[in-house]
Amino acid sequence: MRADAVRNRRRLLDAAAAEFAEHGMEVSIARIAARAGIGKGTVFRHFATKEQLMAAILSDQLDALVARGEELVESAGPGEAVLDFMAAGVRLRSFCVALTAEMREELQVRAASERLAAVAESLTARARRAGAVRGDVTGHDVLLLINAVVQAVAPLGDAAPELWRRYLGLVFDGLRPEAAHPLPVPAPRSLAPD
Amino acid sequence: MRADAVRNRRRLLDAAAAEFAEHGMEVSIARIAARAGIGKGTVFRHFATKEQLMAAILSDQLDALVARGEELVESAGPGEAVLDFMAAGVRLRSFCVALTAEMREELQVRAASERLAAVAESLTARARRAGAVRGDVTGHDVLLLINAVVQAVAPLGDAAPELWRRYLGLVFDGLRPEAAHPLPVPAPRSLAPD
DNA sequence: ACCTGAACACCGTTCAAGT
DNA sequence: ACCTGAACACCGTTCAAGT
Repeated sequence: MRADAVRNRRRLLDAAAAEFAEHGMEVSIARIAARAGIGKGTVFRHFATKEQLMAAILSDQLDALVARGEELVESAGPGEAVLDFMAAGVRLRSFCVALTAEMREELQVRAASERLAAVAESLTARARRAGAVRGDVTGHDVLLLINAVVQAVAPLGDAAPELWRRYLGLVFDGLRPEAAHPLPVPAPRSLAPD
Repeated sequence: MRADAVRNRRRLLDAAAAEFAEHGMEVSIARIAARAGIGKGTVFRHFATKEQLMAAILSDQLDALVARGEELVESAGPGEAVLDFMAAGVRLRSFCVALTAEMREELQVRAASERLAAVAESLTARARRAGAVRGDVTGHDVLLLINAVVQAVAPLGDAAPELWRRYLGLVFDGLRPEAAHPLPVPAPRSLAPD
């Protein structure tokens, strides 16, 4: 790879990450290219499609959550570990974008999702064994509920930046053994729609 | 209003409702106009913008949920009433579209949302008094949690059509008094982002 | 009054022409 | 090799011309 190509790729990724964080994933390629100081055409030389550009950024962030999860597997409280993991997932809002149907078809995102599913299951299994969460809850449940909490507060937007803590608390209370009532449907065996 | 205008409006609303239900809200106006058998321009004569067209359909559906809620206020079990209300909300998936920031600016949707908030609070207050849900839960919480459940299963799409029942069960268990732990943030006083 | 399709501005994506 | 901006197909929206 030529030197200018390496530099442009770096600039592109940085600009795209910043724009996605500031304005969501509907920012135009033109804006990103301008911020990166490159031509629109160059964007498509590095990433065949806008979604693949997003996937590159997203899978990095998902792996950051995987790393956090792996730390927590060795932490003291099994129940608190699950709660902390969920909180980290909610804070990293880009998470829910990854769970979108189209996005998961990008191979990078798919791989990151599988690593995420593995660590989520480790954390949840440990908490189940410790009696910190009910016996019928799985790692997939935990991931989908992170998504649920993110979306619960989405309508309020930036008007209530800490509100997610309320719904994380509420949802987590539903995971505790004390209030457990039988669930009508089993947990999904995979997060992929196929 | 002229006779053909009345007829075209009816056809437009029917076609749009069908297309939105089948293909989500990203269907093109061209498609809707074709299905309705009218020109694209005619769509914008009836509704100034695509969002206003959606708002017309949406507010009707929200009012259907309001009606269901009003029935349930007089039903036997206060706890079951809240659960049934939430289930009705989840089934009517268009609900979460309404909670989107841009959509709520449409006046019709805003009005329907307020009616919805009122009936949700009636149901929740009754369940609180009966001890069927914890004391710190409000009608706004219930509405946001409907949204959460809808979005929790969204990633799986049509692959698991009954999965929402699992997460509604899990979330509702979090509303029960048995597992209640103090929540770190108070409930929102309004669903509007202002 | 109302309908219509051509026209406009904007998007993601492609590609011929440059270095 | 890689970069670039003009060009393309598609969108939501506007509007002059029709009835």
